[in-house]
Order: sequence, then C-alpha cells, then structure tokens
Amino acid sequence: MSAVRVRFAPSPTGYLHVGGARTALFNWLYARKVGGVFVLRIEDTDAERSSTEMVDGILDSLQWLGLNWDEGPFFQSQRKDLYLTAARKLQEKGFAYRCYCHPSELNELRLQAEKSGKPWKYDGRCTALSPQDHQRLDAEGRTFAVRFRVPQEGAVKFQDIVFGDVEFSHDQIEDFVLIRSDGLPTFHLSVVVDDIDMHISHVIRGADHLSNTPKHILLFQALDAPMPAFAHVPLILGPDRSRLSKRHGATAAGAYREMGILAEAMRNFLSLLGWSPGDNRELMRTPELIEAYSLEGISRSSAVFDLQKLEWFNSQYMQLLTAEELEPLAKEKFIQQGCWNPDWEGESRQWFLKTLELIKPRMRSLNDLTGASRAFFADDFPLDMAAKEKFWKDERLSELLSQLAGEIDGIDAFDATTAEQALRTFADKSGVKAGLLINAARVALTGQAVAPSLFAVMETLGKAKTVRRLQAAAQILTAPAS
RNA sequence: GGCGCUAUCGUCUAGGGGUUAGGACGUGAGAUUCUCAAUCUCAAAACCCGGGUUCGAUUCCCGGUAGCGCUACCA
Repeated sequence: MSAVRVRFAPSPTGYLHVGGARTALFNWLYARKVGGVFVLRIEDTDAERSSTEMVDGILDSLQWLGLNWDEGPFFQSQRKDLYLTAARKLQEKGFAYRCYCHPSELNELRLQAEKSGKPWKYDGRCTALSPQDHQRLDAEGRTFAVRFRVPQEGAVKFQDIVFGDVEFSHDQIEDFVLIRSDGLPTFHLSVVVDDIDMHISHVIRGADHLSNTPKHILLFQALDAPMPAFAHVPLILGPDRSRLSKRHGATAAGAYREMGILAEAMRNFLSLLGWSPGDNRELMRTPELIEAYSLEGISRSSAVFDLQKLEWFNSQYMQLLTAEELEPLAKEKFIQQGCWNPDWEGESRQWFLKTLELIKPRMRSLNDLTGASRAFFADDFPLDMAAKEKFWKDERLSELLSQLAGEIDGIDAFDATTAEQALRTFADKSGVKAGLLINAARVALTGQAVAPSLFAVMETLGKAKTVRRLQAAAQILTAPAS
C-alpha cells in the first residue's frame, strides 16, 4: 500500500482560480503517478466569506477538469471539535496560551509601529497571565483568543521539495492565533490538525504558503505528529508579472470552459506552468502527463499565464479528439447555445459526426461550433463582412452564382465529386477561374472566408441547402448595396 | 520597513564550469492554392547588474537591483 496522501484544500470564498486549479492538478497528477490518495477538503473556517454556492462552483470546476478526488469533500466547518481539542491539548502542554488583548487595541499598536517604521510583532504580553488572572478577566466578561507560544530562540528549518533548504528565525514569527475570540479556529490550526488527521504525506500548495510553513511545522512538532513533506508551487502571474487577477482577464477556471477550452487541453497547459518533464515534450495527453510527472520537475520561479499558448494547446486537442469524443462536448455546447437538434443523436448522427470531422481541422475551440461553423448546423448564420469584402467583389458574381445554383440543382447524383465537376465545367464554360466561384460560393454557403474544402461543404449541406444559399447570395449581390 | 523566495528569447521552459545556449507559444518571411485560423520550411529573439572563485563563468559564492510572497482574531 502506498502511503502517499495529498490534498487540495480550497477555501470557498470565491470560484476556483486558475492558480487553485493548477495546485489541484499538481496534487492530482502526483497522486495518480504514485498511486496515492487525493483528498478534497473545503477550508471554510471563515464563515463570513464562505458560501455553499462557491463550494458547488469549485466542485463543478474540479469535475469539469477531470480532477476526481478519492476522499471528501471534507468540510472544516464540520470538524470544529477536532481543532478545539487540539487547542486545549496545546494549552495543557504549555504550547499555547490565552490572550485577552482586544483585536482593535492590537491593531492600533500595529498601526503605530508601522507609522514609526518599527517592525511589529505581537509581544506576548499575555503569556504570563496566571489562572487567577484568567478567572478575573473572564469574570469581567473579557473574551480571549488562543495563541501559539513560539520559542524565543532558534529557528525553523525544513527542506522543501521544490525550494530546497529554507530557514526562518523564530524571532520572525509572532505568537499567532490558533483560536479566535469567537471560538473559531484559524487557518493555521485547522490545516495542521486536518493534515495530521487525514494522514497527509505531501503538502503540495501555492508558494504563498512558504512563509506560513514554519508556523505549521511548529504546530506539527507541538502536536507530536509526523511531519509531511512540503512542496511549494510557484505562483501564476498576469502578463505584467503581478499576481494574476481579474484585471488580467479570466481567472476563474470555469471561464475557460465557457470559452470552449477542452479540459484535457487545460490540464496540459496548466501542467506546464511551473513544471517541466525535463525534456522537450510539451503536448502530452493526460496519461503521458501522469507518467512524466514528478515533484522534482517543479520550478522555483513564478510563471506568467499565456492565454495564446492555452489556445494553441486547445486547437491541438481539437485535432486529437475523435468526432465521437467531441460529440458529448459538442452537444453540451449546442444545448447551452440553444441550438441543439435531437436528430443529431438519432437519425442524423452519422451526418453529425461526419460534419464534426469535417470542421474539426479548423476549430480552435468548442465555441467555434456555434461561432464560425454555425452555418453547418443552422440556417440563420451571419455573413462575415470581411469575407464578403474579400470574395464578393466581382460584378459578375450575382449572375454567376445564380447560374451555378441552377447547374448544381441539375445534378442527379449529388456529392462532393459531382459538385466539383459541375462547378469546374461551369467555370470553363463561363470563362472565369474556378477559384472565383469557389471562394464566392464558400462565403455564400458558410458566411465565412475560412471553411473546409468547398465541395465537402456542399456535400455535407446537401443539394437543397446548397442551391438555396447560392441563390440567396445571388439575391444579396443583385440588391443595391445596403 | 522586516523576513523569505525568485531571476535563461516578449511568454512557458531545457540545460549547465568550456555548448553554434535546445524546444514550444507568439512574431516575421516563404511554400502550398479553393479560403486559412490547416500543414510544411526558414528567420529574428535570452543567460538582470557588479564583484569574487577559476585557465575559463550564463552556470558556483557574495552584494546590488527588480519582481513576487508573508508580515491579520483571511485562507
């Protein structure tokens, strides 16, 4: 049995951020690589800012990304007793003490210190309070927080799997709060208690927690628990190298789903943000990613989120997936856009799959289905102005397209081959280049300048639609410019 | 301010005491012709600065600078 147990522990104070998604992915990849267990834990100890809607959103995004968890989700809000018990134990053993200072007065002190440029740290003024003092203050109705007693001398040293040897002097760490005066545990206590309780072997989390790690280590020691290994993952930045935020664009993992990004492309792209297999491989499908994954390959410097590269990965995956693999994703997208036709999974399924196959090479995202490729699935498709400008310039086109429609209509065994024959023969007869007709017809049939081979388009659309759209285009061209 | 971490093409990165410093995205040019946002080819593009160590640093050490993180009774 493998002893590796990792966890992803988001706090439901917002949607799943791409940084969080990447952290979840790294945990998941590692668990899958070594046959470990991936635990999901919701850190909702901040009751004020947490909500069940956010929990649902996070779970949904995780599921979309395919990052299935083996245990959980566990909710810290339901495990309060565990933390309280630990805090009591810590106090009994002298590792923690009651602090009756009021947050606002402490805040005042801190502000003052900041103003005078002095470093601020809680001075441990309540350390020396006796049980008698406690009784007296309790009688006065004062509330207290529980603080951890950080040793005066020495330092915390640990070895981070990605950052190597790290050392923090004790005097840099203040006596941090374990239990707030409202009786609720803080993040520091609950993470450590849970990581112990859930037998977490590797803590893989964002590098923003590197500076918190010494506090956690102190707690592990005080609680007499085995120490997990730590691997801190560098942060993801926006294009201006500041922490990725809304002003850089979409930060919610779910937003990429909306954009038509495939989950597997997202996984591949995210995996390479702060990790490398050590060779030149980049395009790696998920099984290969798992196979190649290692904590040692994580880099130490933060990475800029590059949307263009994500889009490139996505276009690659669009090609990699078969029409059958695409089918359910396409259905979801069509339904979402309100233009799903149930026939496509019934009598027209073969046509649907074939058409998917046809348009796939030019698709960069699932959204192209209802965007650039809309004309394949609906009759109300927009006419791209640039396409019109480019290929509908020739004055003869109105007449030519109308005649071409007639030629096409006259074909008995209509398919790509016979359509091509008809068009080329007609071009010769009319003394125009086939390209002129082909390009103009493409715009007529799809509304786009870019589309698959015209004759394949004709075949997929069928004779009737082809003729109808050719005639409609001729009409538009005849009508005075509007 | 204090503490910590980081620093290779615009971006993601490989590499490492002696290399033409490799790959990918993006960019530019060409090929292809039935369009290209497909495909192929080619090109431009990087070791933050200053000291040391060394025969030799981009690589090791120190300092600087910059960026980021932490510095809460947020997580």
